[in-house]
Amino acid sequence: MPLGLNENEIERVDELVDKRLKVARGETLFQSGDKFNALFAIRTGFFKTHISTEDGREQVTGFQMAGEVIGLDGIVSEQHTCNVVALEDAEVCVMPFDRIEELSRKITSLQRHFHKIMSREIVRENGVMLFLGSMNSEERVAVFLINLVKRLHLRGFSSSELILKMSREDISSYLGMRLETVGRSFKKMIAEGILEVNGRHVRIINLNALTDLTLLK
Amino acid sequence: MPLGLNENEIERVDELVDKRLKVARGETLFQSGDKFNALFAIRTGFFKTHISTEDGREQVTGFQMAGEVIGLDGIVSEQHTCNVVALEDAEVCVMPFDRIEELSRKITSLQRHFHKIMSREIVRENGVMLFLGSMNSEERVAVFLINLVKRLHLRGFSSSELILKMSREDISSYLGMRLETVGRSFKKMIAEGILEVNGRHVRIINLNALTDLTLLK
DNA sequence: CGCGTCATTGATGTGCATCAAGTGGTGTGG
DNA sequence: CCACACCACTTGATGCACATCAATGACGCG
Repeated sequence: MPLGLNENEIERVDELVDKRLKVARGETLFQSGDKFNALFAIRTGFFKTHISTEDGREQVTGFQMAGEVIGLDGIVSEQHTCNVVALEDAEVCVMPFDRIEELSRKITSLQRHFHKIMSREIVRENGVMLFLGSMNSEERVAVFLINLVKRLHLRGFSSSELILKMSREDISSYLGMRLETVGRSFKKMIAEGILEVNGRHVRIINLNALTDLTLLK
Repeated sequence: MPLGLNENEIERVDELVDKRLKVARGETLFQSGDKFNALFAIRTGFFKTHISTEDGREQVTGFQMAGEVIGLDGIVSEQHTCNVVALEDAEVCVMPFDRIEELSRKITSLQRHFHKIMSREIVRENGVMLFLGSMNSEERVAVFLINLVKRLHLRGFSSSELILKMSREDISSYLGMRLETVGRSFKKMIAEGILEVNGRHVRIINLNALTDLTLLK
């Protein structure tokens, strides 16, 4: 957690963490209906969140990586409303919510930090609504890749190369399209010399062109 | 604000409100890029929030009514990222964010309440992602109407009749479709005896059938 | 190695966008 | 007070982007 805290405060933030939890690839961290007690900060690994309705519909709502926080959906009704699955072996910090609230009453900067995390999630979802509501398939794929590589770059990874931890199906659900269409969008971008794709290995050859794809011409 | 507070605490919550603000129909409460200082609780009236990109794309991200809170998007970067427009003459309570944080350090139940408001917004947006990503046009319209009438009913209005404060265009943007398609969905539901529609006046004849439309058959 | 999962590719169908014209209600000014 | 313009909405005709269906290919892993 990157904060503006002094030494003493950092120690106290450690109090937030009840324990660490390992989640193996494919395992569920929590699911819809589970009682909400804690938020989870990802130490390592990669997750997807998705919601499912009684009638069998599924929608992937996001992909989360190290440093991001999961579980915010559970606060409102003290019960989770989405499912979280590890897409690779992962480790999370369990932060009991009572403790978060207690400590953020004492440490102003922590309080502010936590509020920003929630707000960031709201803004992120606004962005998802934007592409789901008003972009064609190729634009969606471009937005998706750019966002992913940007976040990975912030974590010290390459800004032009990435390994997709999720399946085409997960991507397509997140982007509101069919997996075949995701594949064909890739194909088109490859033909245009924008990408190289090998299974889940993606290399961005021309980031500018990719960015241009997200823009209305 | 419906809280679990004692008398004394309720008085202190009044401290949250700096002032009231009237917003005339068509006016903008705040827009993307504006400095964030405060949240706004709607006392009366009806708003839409939307985001716009540099390239001219627009997406309506929500409709808000009395008792709901606007401005949560601004917390993360101390700057708003969406636009809020009154769809009818409205009045809001301006709650400086500093004061919210300060007071929620002192009043536990207020703190919890505020966190729930943010979490509720996250869950709401998850629901929007669901229908944007995985429902056809008729299902979207059905979800939209049911949600709207339910919220109005909670506020003492009819559970079967409503006046749409927003245009077909606003609806269509929110639902990720074209205004013509919204109209045609209405038409179909009218033909099936589910709705009566007269301009912006909508009467739900058969709520069960409308609900069924939102379900995968 | 062999099976199952995941991805690619092609052929066909369709839901919704797009384009275009028409309707009705409302406000304005001559 | 009517004529006109304007706006929000409706209705119809057409086309296309993407879904759907189906078959094959390529891993990755047990």
